[in-house]
Amino acid sequence: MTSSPAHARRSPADKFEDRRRELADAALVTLADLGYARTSLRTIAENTSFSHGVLHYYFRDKVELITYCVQRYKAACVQRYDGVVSAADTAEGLATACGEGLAATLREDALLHRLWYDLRSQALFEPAFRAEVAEIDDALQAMIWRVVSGYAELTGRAPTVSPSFAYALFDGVFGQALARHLDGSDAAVDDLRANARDLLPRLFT
Amino acid sequence: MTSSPAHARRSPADKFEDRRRELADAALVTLADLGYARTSLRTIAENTSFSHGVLHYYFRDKVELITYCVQRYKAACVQRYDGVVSAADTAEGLATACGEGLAATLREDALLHRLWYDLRSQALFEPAFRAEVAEIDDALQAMIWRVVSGYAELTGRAPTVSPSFAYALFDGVFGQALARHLDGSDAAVDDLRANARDLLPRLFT
DNA sequence: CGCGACCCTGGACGACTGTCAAGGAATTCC
DNA sequence: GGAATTCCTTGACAGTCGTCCAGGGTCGCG
Repeated sequence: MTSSPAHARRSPADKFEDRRRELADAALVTLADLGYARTSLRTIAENTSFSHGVLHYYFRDKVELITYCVQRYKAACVQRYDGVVSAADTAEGLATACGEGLAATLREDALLHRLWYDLRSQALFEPAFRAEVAEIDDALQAMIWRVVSGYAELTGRAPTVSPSFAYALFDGVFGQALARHLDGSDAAVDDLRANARDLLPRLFT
Repeated sequence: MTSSPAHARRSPADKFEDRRRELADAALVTLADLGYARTSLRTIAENTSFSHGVLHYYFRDKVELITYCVQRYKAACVQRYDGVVSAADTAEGLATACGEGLAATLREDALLHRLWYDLRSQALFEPAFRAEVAEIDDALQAMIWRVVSGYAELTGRAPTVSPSFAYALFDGVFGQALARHLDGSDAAVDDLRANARDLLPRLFT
């Protein structure tokens, strides 16, 4: 019925999905480089070995492509951070690991985080992105809350903030650090580490 | 020499500047409505009584127009907030006024604040906006710090955070509240009020 | 081998963009 | 009054955009 292969049956149903992933990853590189507003489908295609027409073979339109990209971003980002934090076994160590993890991802994935803030802003205007952005926001909030909960357990004290409040505070600190880091400030990464470490205990007063 | 009237001498040198302001205000309305990426000069002109060509008579290019708009935004925004907060004469009253002021501007100027977050994200990609955005960021940080300083004076205790750290925290809270408010959450404004009131004392532990 | 189904190319489409220049209209000045 | 300056409109320009499609490849199965 549909001319577009929305569901591939042939090979383990994977060849199609694999290429989607490949294209989405290339798109992520381009998007992280230029930002949503300045990235065209042709530019994305230039960063692959294919021509621009192929994008409409694997994705209905630009929105579906970007949506798919964003979902991939989440999977990669959250999971990695949890590993860093789950190893701590003292309150001090957890606070340090928290700051360290944020500082590390800021240093290494700055461009991807920039894209995240860009897309989150776009979602304030473009309802098509709202759902995916909200989903990632929830995942990030849960990620932060795991840290807060772990800290509570190790100190034996209960947090005095809600999960969303805690997330908002960390997000504000991270966003500011990102802006400074991209602006060339060498102190941004270190400040983020210190600020995150400083912030955590304040959620228990 | 120059064909563009960069400096009007004739009438009190104001007719020109007045029209710039008029056009910039109309542009602000359109920008707040559609966001930076989706706003064209023709669309801006449609929200005025003039045709699209006039914009290039009063502004060199799109960047100068947007830059000019953003500067107007700052002037209007910061000044108003300071009035709300300067009236408080007790620590409790200041914390309440702080939350109240933020909640009020969230409710009344949500679209303008959305534009601010949009442009700040764009500045992460487009260096042309960096200077103006940084300037506004500094003004907002100073605005927050005036509240913190006032609170310190009224309580007789010294803040335990830096100005930029304090701003980052408030900014995170406000940004989250804005997103929820625009998403239709009725509790967003009240939560912002409560969260801001809650946050202030935490900067002194 | 031959025939489908799948994959990809490259060009074309109409719409939209920022920019600019030519010229008409309005205003101001002498 | 006329002339000069300022203001604004209109139409065009060279691009770019997302989208679509006709047509070649390419691959695997019968």
